[in-house]
Amino acid sequence: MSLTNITKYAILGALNYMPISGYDFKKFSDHSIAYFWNDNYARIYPVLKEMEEEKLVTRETMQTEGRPAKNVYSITEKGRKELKKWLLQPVEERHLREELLLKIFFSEHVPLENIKEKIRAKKEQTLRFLEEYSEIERHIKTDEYTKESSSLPFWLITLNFGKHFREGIIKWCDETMETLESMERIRSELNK
Amino acid sequence: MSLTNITKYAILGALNYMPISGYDFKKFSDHSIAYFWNDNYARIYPVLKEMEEEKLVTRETMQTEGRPAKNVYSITEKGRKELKKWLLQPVEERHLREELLLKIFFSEHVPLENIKEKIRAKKEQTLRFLEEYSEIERHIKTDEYTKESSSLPFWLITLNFGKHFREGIIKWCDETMETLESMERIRSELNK
DNA sequence: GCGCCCATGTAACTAGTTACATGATTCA
DNA sequence: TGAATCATGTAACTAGTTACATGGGCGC
Repeated sequence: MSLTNITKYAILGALNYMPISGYDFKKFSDHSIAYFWNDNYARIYPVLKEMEEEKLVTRETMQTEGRPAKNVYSITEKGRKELKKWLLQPVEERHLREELLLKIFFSEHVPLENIKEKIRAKKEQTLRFLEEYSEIERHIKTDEYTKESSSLPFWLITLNFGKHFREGIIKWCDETMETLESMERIRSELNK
Repeated sequence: MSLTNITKYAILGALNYMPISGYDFKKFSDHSIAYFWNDNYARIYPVLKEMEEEKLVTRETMQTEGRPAKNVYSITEKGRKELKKWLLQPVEERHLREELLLKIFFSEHVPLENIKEKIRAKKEQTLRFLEEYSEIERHIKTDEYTKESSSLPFWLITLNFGKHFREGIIKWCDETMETLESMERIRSELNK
């Protein structure tokens, strides 16, 4: 897997709509792409600096009264080209990394109740994600700044990914609970 | 999210069954947990060294004729305790990171055919994963060394995760293709 | 003769997280 | 008075990847 500093492209994608600061990008990110791509300041600020050196963006310092100065970045022609090029390229699949599965794999001698507790927690967490996605969907379909956007169909596609992916996990949680319960019954039979 | 060097626990989990070398762990890993937890030599060897320093494992060098020497590691009592403690602890959820979704999110001006191609690739890749899981399932249910293992139910639970999770993605791919096709029809109507 | 397997490891890098530092304003 | 928000950043770390180095044995 070749590494490609994807944070850079997330920032370029946002700057392609309008000039913003690192702080504003974080806010934008938290409210839009965070559920499949999160970033933090410790990564955003250095990457913006690099991007300025690469001439993908230009920086302008804005003074506002009673507030710290803002470094507002704008995308350059070179930046737009780089973004477009990246958007057209195929995506490389990442490895799945699920700590929960690693634990279950080695759980032969773990009390079944402990595993069941983990599955319950996973299901609750997953249901919270699903609720969050519904809330976002409702919001972007009704908010006057987003409902008419020509990007709306693409945003809904990303939300739908979350929906199906999480629903698959819910099904797994339910089936796994059943499996664990029947294992419990078998174990208690053996102990009689 | 607190970081916990999970590779260490993957190795402890394997060593809990029997003493193995770093090279053997990699082979074990590739044939069992790789589909939800992959590791490579550049991580395994240094982690084994750290674990030896922490007295979680002991090392024994084995000479075999005509083969390079092997460093075979065994788990210690301290290692078993540490593994058990980790197994009982709750799991912290990781952030999803899906480059494909990031691209789609910003794809307003990307030709729909390009996006469709990405979805096709995703679906094919996902189907390959599903086939691989079926193959592993068939294998561990029939192989004489695994079919009677008391860990078998747990291995099947991890495989079932992959199944449901990937099936969710297949559904998303199918729905997304339909969405993109209807967007294409609308666009070609507008161009008439 | 070529490539793969066995076996261990290091070097150099990118990615990502947590904690820390600063200092003003606004709101409860 | 204290917490939250605005705004930028660095330091120190852990996690993870790729490329490189070594060298014998085995099968085609």
